[in-house]
Amino acid sequence: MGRTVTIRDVAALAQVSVGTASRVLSGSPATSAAARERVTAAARRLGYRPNAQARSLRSTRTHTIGLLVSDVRNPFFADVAHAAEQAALAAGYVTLLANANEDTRQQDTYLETFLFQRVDGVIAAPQGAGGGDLASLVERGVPLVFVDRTVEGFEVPSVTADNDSGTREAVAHLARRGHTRIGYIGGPTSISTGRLRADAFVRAIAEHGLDPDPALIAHGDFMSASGGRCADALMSVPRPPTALLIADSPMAIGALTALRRRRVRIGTDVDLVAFDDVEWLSELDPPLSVVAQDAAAMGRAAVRLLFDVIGGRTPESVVLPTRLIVRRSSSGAAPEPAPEPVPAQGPAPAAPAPAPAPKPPSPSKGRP
Amino acid sequence: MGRTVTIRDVAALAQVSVGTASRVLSGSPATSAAARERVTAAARRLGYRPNAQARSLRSTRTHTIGLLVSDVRNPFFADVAHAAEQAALAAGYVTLLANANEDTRQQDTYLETFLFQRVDGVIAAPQGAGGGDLASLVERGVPLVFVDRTVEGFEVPSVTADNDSGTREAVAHLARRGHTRIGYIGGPTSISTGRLRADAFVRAIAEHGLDPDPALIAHGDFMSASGGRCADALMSVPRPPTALLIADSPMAIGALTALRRRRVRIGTDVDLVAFDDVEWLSELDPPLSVVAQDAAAMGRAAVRLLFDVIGGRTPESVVLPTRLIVRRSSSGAAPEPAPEPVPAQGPAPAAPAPAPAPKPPSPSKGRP
DNA sequence: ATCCTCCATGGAAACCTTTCCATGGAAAGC
DNA sequence: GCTTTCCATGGAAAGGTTTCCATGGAGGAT
Repeated sequence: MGRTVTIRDVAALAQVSVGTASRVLSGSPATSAAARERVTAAARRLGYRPNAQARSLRSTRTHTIGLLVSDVRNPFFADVAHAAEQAALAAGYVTLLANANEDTRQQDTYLETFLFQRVDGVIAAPQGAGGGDLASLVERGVPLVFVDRTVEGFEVPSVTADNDSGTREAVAHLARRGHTRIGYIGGPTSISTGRLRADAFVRAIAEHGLDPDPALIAHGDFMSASGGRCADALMSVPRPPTALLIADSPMAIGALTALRRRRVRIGTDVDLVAFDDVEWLSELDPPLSVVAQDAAAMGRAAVRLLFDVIGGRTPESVVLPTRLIVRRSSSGAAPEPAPEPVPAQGPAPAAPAPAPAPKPPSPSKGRP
Repeated sequence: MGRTVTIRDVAALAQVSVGTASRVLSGSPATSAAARERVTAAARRLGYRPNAQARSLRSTRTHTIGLLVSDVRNPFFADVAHAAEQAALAAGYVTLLANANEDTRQQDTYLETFLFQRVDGVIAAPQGAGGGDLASLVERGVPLVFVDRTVEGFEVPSVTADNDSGTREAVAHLARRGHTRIGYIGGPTSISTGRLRADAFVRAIAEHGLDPDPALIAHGDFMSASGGRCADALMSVPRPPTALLIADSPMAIGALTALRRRRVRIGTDVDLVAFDDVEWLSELDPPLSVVAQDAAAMGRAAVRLLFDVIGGRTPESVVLPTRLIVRRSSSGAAPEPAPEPVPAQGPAPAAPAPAPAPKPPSPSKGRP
């Protein structure tokens, strides 16, 4: 392997001092053309690569950001992570990936690690009350930005989706379809999106004068299996709901599986709307209506905000709009025969309601 | 923010030398109980956090690994990344995430960055001929492990799936179903899995005496959109295929969308089998038959191999088995009425063929 | 021609830790 | 009781870079 080549070697070959070599290599203006020429040539010739550790030891800048999500396997966070990582790279920053797995302890482990690694900033989809290491971060003045979620009591810029309007839009859509008993599968209350969406749901139900039966509200953990459990629970109450609003896509998949096992026909017996848009949700059986949020935009915005904070500014939080996309899981179109059944109508705040007539939960097995 | 607390402060408070403090904090055995006690107390009291940069500058160990995948938004790589990251964490390593986006230039950018960051090792799903920085890595002796893919001419331990047997199993299954013209949507030939699976496909077709028409082979780029383009292309040849084998799940989604647009009924007009298992593929319309590979096991194995390399050993490459899971997209079961249609038969190398009778590409619209 | 200014340069300190080496003291062995 | 061994400790060097400070030379202004 040989000794690694240092700036000293470059300086020697270029016949300048290490100081000059450093200035040239880090693009300081105080250099002569001659020196620039010789140093860059020497560096190239030796295949010199600056040592990031040494550099950041001296300059206290690591050009590293920490990205804490709950789980990259959740397609929503995969999108966020991908977008954030690419945006960071474009600015010369590398990204430390952390999967907290919706676990406060793992979250703390990672925040510790970020501190240890002296990251220049942290983008986090936080979990829990934010007592532990989240507090240490702000205390130590580590630039911090929240994405997707927030934590109460933290004065931290954030990028979130408009949970309230998204939820209302979905409920309004289902109400127009004639549903009065709408079930809700939400996330844990220890997560802001879990709380906000649930609250918005309750308010929207009230506004539309629908059945506020608390038995119609279930709380999962944003992961697939819990979606199935919640769907089973909701369908087991005396008068089961005729429509379901689900707070994220993994739980929607879980619910879908559970419902199928129960022989519940989605879009026919029960309407379904889920949060998060993912390409393949439109390829499901049936295609899923969704409250879409632009995860990539979220990731990019988070990076932008973080760089603002790093730069000493105090950016405003960003709330991104959501957008209801109605597909067959909540449009009651005929499942198979109809070609191109519903032309995937886009933002449809006041779309023409196909059939405002109440649709009783028909337990009949025959095709309509 | 105040000055950050260093080991010097800890030593001062504990009334020992920095040397002793260092030894205690890094767990050297050459310390007295008294010193251990005083130093740890002081460190806790001051909230001391070692500076990873300084530490690794001296010890040339960064406890960081680089993980280069093509795109975390691909659920397969999301699984790999998640598993690898968690396994690394368990060993006290942090993971630098890199999305090469199937782009050789971005790949090189990242490998440069890894070099710059002095990662202790790299796990890569490599792309291209591996001329550029991949070579620099091995040249500089950076521990390297390939995952999912390999590059010819590189003596690098790898974790891959058994592409050959997976492909054969899928083709055998389709052949048993009576298909003679099977279409193939593969990846780019610049990627080993793209080449290997395509080669295996061609061989399997020959072995079964099926139609080796080269017009039935299309090459995408492993990303969703290309799956659609390829499906369109394949269905446009004079005598279109009656079954499709697709080399990864994003392209399968793209193909599914394209086929649906063409009013091709999957599992009826055309059978479909795709590589990669992902939970929701079984929730698609229809549920997709897959050649499943255990992405999480791959990620974990890659980390294990990498630690072996870091530890100076030379581990054997690992080839993980694949497993054909037949679902409705290639089992011709009645789509809706039949409850629990096919009990998702597991590894079925010699499963009872449902109907060895050739099934002509019936353009009839009637249900069987 | 002289002085001043400016600027590129070299040298050295600083960043924070680990690790090597020497030292001193205590325990152990004769 | 004296020597040897062992081991915890302190001090200092080393790791590679950036940055500060001083210096010297060149060019411009008077």
